[in-house]
Amino acid sequence: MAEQAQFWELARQLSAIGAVKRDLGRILPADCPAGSAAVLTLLDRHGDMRMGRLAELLAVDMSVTSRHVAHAAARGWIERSPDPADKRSRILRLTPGGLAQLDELSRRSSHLLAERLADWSDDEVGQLIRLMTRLRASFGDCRSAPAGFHDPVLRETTRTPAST
Amino acid sequence: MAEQAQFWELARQLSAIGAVKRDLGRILPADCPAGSAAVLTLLDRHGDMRMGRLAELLAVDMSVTSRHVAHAAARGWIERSPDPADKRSRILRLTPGGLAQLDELSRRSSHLLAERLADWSDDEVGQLIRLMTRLRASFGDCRSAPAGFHDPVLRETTRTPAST
DNA sequence: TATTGTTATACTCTATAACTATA
DNA sequence: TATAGTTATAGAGTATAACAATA
Repeated sequence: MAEQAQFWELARQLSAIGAVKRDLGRILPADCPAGSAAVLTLLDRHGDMRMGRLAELLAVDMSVTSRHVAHAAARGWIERSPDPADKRSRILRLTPGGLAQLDELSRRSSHLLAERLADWSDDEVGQLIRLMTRLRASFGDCRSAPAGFHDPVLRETTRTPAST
Repeated sequence: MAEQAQFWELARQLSAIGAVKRDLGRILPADCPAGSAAVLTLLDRHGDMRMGRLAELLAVDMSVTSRHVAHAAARGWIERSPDPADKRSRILRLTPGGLAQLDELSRRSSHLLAERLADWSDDEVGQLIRLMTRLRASFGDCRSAPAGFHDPVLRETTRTPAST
């Protein structure tokens, strides 16, 4: 168990990390705010799902999820098909357009981080990813990921660049 | 230099960490939003300063800083004295009331984190703090901290608990 | 003319509550 | 009656731009 002062320091780091998030947010396409990006990312990683499940993964209220989804759907990035098993629900699915948008997001984010973290080793970045993943998990975040989330590099999607 | 896929993964972790920040935000006193808390924290850590300097440290526009400061000042947590050297400026200073508020914030944050991160070792928390600090620094964050920020435990303020 | 700070306005993200449709 | 999802409303955080006072 860590000390109190360390927890306070961690709390401040979490608060201050907002600056980095804002920098990342600034490079997003004008019509794709962070909320939409998160929706696309989770649909890509976890596959088709219903609103409720997506809200869980996003860790926000379903009303918020509904707005983000509506935004993405309006731009053709995702489709909402009626759930045959429950007519109250809708199944969300990433479209080819959504996948393309995701590629663009990945490209921009990776580019900015590669630039800013040029002097970081592969291992250091991996360490940070691992600790942040665990931090989220420790906060009752069952939304972390499906299987194999510790090795994102192993995943093979359009987001995995062909080469460096 | 890390791989592209790793940067994309890091970007997603940064996006998802918002859930943890929201949890921390929920335990704040009703009249002390995160913006005010950040102001108090920085004044405590860096000492008296002007608006411009605080805006730099917060990494937000000065208009935003002005609002947060006004909120804190209205509650007596900080004082704005005229700068004798430049009549356009105001010197911000933490009041005893602000210090007390900061103690309460520290107490609540530490308590929540201690609860959630009960199975983390002192070293793991330290690692995360170190990597997050460096991440902010890599993003041109000269606002990181003054001296000794790698050893927050060594600082002796009211925020450093007397014991565990 | 440039800079410090404040205020007005607008946009994003979030939560709560009221509502519809279905289970 | 309970649940899935939507919409209305409100609050916090942020940025841009217009403005005031001073340098």
